[in-house]
Amino acid sequence: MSEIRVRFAPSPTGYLHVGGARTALFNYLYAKNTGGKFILRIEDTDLARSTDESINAILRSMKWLGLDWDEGPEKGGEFGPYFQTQRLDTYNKYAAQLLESGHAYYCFCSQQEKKDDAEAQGSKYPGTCRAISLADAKKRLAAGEKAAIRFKMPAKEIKFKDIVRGEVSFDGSLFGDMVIIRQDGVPTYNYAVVIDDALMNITHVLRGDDHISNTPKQIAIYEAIGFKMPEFGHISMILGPDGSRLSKRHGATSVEEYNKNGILPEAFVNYLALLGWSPEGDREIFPLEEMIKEFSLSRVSKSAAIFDSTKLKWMNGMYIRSLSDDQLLERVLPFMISEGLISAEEAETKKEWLLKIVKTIKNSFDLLTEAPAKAALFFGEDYEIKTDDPEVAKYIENKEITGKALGFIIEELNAMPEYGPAAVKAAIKKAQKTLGFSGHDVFMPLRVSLTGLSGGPGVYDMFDILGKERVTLRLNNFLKKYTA
RNA sequence: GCCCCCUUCGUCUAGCGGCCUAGGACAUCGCCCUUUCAAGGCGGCGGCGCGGGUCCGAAUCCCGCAGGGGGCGCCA
Repeated sequence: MSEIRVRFAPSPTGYLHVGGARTALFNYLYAKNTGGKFILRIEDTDLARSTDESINAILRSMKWLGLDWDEGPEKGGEFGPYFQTQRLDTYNKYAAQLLESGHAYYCFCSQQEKKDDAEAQGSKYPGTCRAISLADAKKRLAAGEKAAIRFKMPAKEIKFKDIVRGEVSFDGSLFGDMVIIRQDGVPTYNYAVVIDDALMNITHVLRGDDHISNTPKQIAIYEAIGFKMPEFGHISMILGPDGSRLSKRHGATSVEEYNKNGILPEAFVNYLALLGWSPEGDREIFPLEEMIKEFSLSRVSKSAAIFDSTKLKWMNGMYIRSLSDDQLLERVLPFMISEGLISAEEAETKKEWLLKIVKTIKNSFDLLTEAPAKAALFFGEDYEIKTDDPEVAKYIENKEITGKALGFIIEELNAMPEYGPAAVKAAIKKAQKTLGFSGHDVFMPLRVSLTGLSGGPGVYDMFDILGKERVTLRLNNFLKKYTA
């Protein structure tokens, strides 16, 4: 059995979006699962819209996701080049062959823009230039006329067995003769994709559902040239929350945005994989390595899936919590730096302290971007006292309890020979006993004055991370402001 | 307009003729844990689009309908 070769072939007309990312992922998983090769090819034949910027963005996103390709840009490979604009001679060679064999013809019709023309919808090219002989066409070309090359679509039923959908059939006569080489000599998608897939020995074409009706056209070209046919598998689309095609108005659509929004690539990949594929059993959280082991095309869903950012967020939280404090700090630090909480240099010297912070806030956020706000409490003294929180207000109003509790602890702190968790704990216990207060009535005043919140980090953690000076400062400030 | 595809809780899905009183996950609600908030644990609510068949028996097979999505470019 020959080696399995799959490919992901984005066109660089924008960033890598979630649908493309999932297609790439499924190709990657299939290749790795079968010990095959994953090829990346850039389909840049739309000269007007393709940009280097997009190519870079796509490569960046692929790397971020961890979808390493075996052949393609930056890597090369024996079937290159992997940019379509660098393969023009090849396309021309096969076009000439199709012309000679009578499967294609020159078309001198003027270009019509029928993109937005509602009435033109469904109208296929009538085949006006089919009748022009190759010899006549060559004369006109020699005389300076411009022509595109069209493929003669056979008027027969075209069937194929889709890996995910099963038998699919189309009536070829319903398709018009498509342009395969434009007037400017650049090939069109449906043609170039066949030449490349065939020449790159692609064995399985796994792509988005939106290509399913292109497949019969491509099959016709495979047959006309006599190329070996790959297998086709069409993966359903990803929809927005309202069930329409995922678009900008639904929120982030590019992979890069998810990176910026604090999603971990391993969580994103995990979520994407489960959108349309399910493993045997009930497990939902598993690393790429295990997905590779378990991946199977027979378990890919046929129906479209709605992108649920809430579940993605949950999954991201699961991954955040599975990271060690050290790993999490590494991920979260860039966000803390960009939010101005700390500088990179300062972070170097305060690593132990930062690790404590990370540890205490670890299970209180699901996105890396949420970490700075959670950590802000530990940086600087201008944290907000949430007086509109009823629990907070309660202890501000109850000046007696709050005043006594805080006053007691301040005195204890001043008298404390050695500040530390054990001493702090003893002081709090002593406060309860001496004042005759419930635990709640000692903890809440401390919590409210130290954090300004009714929830949040543990009081002991606050004492530990803030240190004696800052704790004393916060307690005194609070007393002065609210119980004087 | 024509063609193709899809259809199980709000969402992602398991199910491939009897193991289904339809299972899991997110969300939601409740309880437990707890100095608080989370996290975590436990539990509740909630679904086979509709109509015909086939069969002793259908979420599962067939047909029709409806709804949704995609395509019909010298875009990919």
